[in-house]
Amino acid sequence: MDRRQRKTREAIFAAFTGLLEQKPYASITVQEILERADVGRSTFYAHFETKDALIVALCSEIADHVFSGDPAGEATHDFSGAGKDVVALITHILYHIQESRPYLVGLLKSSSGELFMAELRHRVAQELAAELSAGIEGVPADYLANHVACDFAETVRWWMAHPDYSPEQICAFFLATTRL
Amino acid sequence: MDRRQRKTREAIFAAFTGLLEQKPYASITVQEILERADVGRSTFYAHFETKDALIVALCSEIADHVFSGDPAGEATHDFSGAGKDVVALITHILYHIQESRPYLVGLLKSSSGELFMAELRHRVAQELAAELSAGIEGVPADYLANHVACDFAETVRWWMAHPDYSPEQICAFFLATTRL
DNA sequence: CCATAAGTGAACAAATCGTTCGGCAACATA
DNA sequence: TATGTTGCCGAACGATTTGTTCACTTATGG
Repeated sequence: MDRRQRKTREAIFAAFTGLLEQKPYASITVQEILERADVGRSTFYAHFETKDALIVALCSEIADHVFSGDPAGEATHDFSGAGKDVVALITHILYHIQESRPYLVGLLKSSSGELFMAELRHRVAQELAAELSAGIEGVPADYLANHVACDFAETVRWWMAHPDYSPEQICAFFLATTRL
Repeated sequence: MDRRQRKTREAIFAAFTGLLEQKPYASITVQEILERADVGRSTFYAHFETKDALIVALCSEIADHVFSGDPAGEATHDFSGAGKDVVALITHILYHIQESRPYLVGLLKSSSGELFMAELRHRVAQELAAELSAGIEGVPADYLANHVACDFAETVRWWMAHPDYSPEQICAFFLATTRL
């Protein structure tokens, strides 16, 4: 991809996430993004169809990173018990989230966070699906899967509002309050 | 309140929640609400400053109902153990939520549900604050409170998308997956 | 050096918003 | 019933924002 394209795309993302930290998504104007990113109007629309497309693209980009390079292969090599797999998996994801913090803080300010939260829940549900085979008697598997996914997503949101915790600590909090 | 006012307000709420079941909040136009509610433009703005004010009013109205008539007084008369208090409290709230289902289904369609979910989390946090005094060692009380509140709110959202469960069953699911 | 691709910025129509105002209908009170 | 008040109507308006177009400059890579 052309260097100019990357720069523009990056500038727009940066301007946008910066604005998200200050005001809710709905009240952000394309004009404001343009000015802050120092980018022409037609340039913006050459990159993104609408403001909605922009936030969708941003969410996928981050989600792709957060759930990239999963140590799934490595994890299956661990025969010492089921517990360690999960801890490794979760911690791994949390490290990637920590790297994305600059983008996520604004994105998760609850007025506009719904989109990424939904993406997060969806991906976590897939990722942790295998771990949930156990189940709890009397509780629909459906409910349980949703419960764990929401729980994880909300943990991430809480984390983004409360820095000063390590991925390992967050993982511990999550496991201490959620039955897996 | 004047009968005309009540009718108008009710018509607007009904039109609005109906539209919310069909399309996301952001894409709903004041004009659409007017037509569906069969109400004049100036009338709408006489009742609500903006579309945002409308959804805020709707959320508070529902929340007020859901958390009304709490059996807090009655619950303290229960000396048979701590467990029953919580069950009674939660079930009571869930019954009120069930009554509000017609309004909530649209309101919680995740594209626009953030506002009511936030309200719900906030109220639940207050409501269940007393029950959380126990805590879990190594987990911040802050995290725990948020965890339980989110958990309950997400349970409600799941419930609205999965009818055919009674408040008692939902309460059981909630308690089976969440440490209180 | 040149052809291609990307960015610029002004100008545009269209949609939506929130307000205003004169007139009509419903309500409450005497 | 008569009357004053309150709410609703709906057309019209200016203001904002949106997304597109176009003629132009500038950067990139062969």
